[in-house]
Amino acid sequence: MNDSQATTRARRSPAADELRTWRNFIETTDELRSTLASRLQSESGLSTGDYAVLLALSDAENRTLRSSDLASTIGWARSRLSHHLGRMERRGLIRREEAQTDSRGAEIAPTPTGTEAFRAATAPHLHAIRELFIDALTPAQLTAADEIADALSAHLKEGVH
Amino acid sequence: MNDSQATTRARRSPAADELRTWRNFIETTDELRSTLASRLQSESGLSTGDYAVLLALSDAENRTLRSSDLASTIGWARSRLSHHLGRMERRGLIRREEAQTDSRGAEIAPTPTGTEAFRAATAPHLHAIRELFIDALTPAQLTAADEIADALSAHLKEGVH
DNA sequence: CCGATATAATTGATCTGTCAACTATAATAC
DNA sequence: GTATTATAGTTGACAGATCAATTATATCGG
Repeated sequence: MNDSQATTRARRSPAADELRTWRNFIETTDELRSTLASRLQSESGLSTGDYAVLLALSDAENRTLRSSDLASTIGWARSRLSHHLGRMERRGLIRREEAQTDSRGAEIAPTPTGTEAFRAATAPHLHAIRELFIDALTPAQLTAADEIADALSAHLKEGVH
Repeated sequence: MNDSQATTRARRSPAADELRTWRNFIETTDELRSTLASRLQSESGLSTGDYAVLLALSDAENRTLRSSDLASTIGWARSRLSHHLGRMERRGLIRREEAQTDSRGAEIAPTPTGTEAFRAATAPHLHAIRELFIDALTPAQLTAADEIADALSAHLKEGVH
C-alpha cells in the first residue's frame, strides 16, 4: 500500500534536499564569479576575458601566440576569441600580426598598454580570489572543493550515458 | 633584469596549489552550468533564464506576478528582467498586463504556450541536474558542496573587509 | 493641493557569447 | 598540377547581461 514517502518520516524528501543543494551551489558560484568579475572590472578596467587573454599571452614565449593556440590555451571557441580580440584590439590592448610561417594565421601579442593593464590588474585580482574564495573556506573545505571539481569534471567529460 | 622563468620556487607552493584549486573549481562549475544550459536549450527550446521566469510564475498565486516581485524572486535586476520579458513576450511565452492597483505596474503571466513549454522542460531538466551534479558526487561530497556554498555565500554577503 | 522624492518599468548603448556561414590558405590525394 | 579536404580565422545575426538615462505614476511632507 504505502510504497514510499508521506507516511512515516516524510519531513523532508531527499530529492528536495538535493535540489536545494543544487540551487545553493549553482547560485553561489554564480554570484562569486560575478562579484570577482565586477571587482576586476572596476579595479583595472579589464573583464575576466581580457584577463584570461593577457595572462595566456604573458606566459607565452615572446609574449606571442597564434590565435588557435591562444584559443586552446584558454579553452575558447575560435569564434569567441576572434570577436573578443577585435574588441581588445579596438581598445588598444593587443595587436594582431600576420604569421610568418602560415599566411592564414594571426599572431597575437599584447601592446604596451595591454601589458601594463595586465600587470596592474594582477595583484588586486589575486587578492580578491584569496579573499572571496580561499579565505572563505577552511583548508578541509578547500580540499573538498578541489575534489568536487574533479568529480564533476570527470563526470562531465565522460559525457552522457 | 631577469626573465619570468621559475628559479627559486621549485617546490609546490601552497599559494600555487590554492590557485590551481580556484581555477579547477571555477572552470568546472562554469562548464557544468553551460552544459546544463545547452541541454535545456536543445531539449526544450528554453534558456535557463526562460526557465527561471516560468518557474517563478508557475509557483505564484494565480500564476501571475508583478514585474518587481518576479525580479526579486529570481534575483534579477529589473532592467535585465525587462529586456528578457520583451524577448519572451515576442516568442509568445509570457504576456504583460497593466496592474490594476498600480498603473505604473506590469503583471506578468505565462501564456498557454509558456506553461506548456515549462511543463515539458521540467522533467528532463531535473534529470540532467541529477545526472550531472547529484549523481556525480558521493553523499559526503554533496553535503560538502552545500557547506562550501554556505561558506562562500556567507563570506560574499558580509562584504569586503 | 503642490512640489519633491521614491518607485515601477522601459529604453538605448555597449559588451559578451553562440551558432552558422564564409573566406582564404595549406595539405593531401590522385 | 589539379581537385578535394582540412585548417585558420573572420563575420553577421542574434540572445543575453550591465549600466546609465528616461518616462510615468505614486506617495509623502508641507
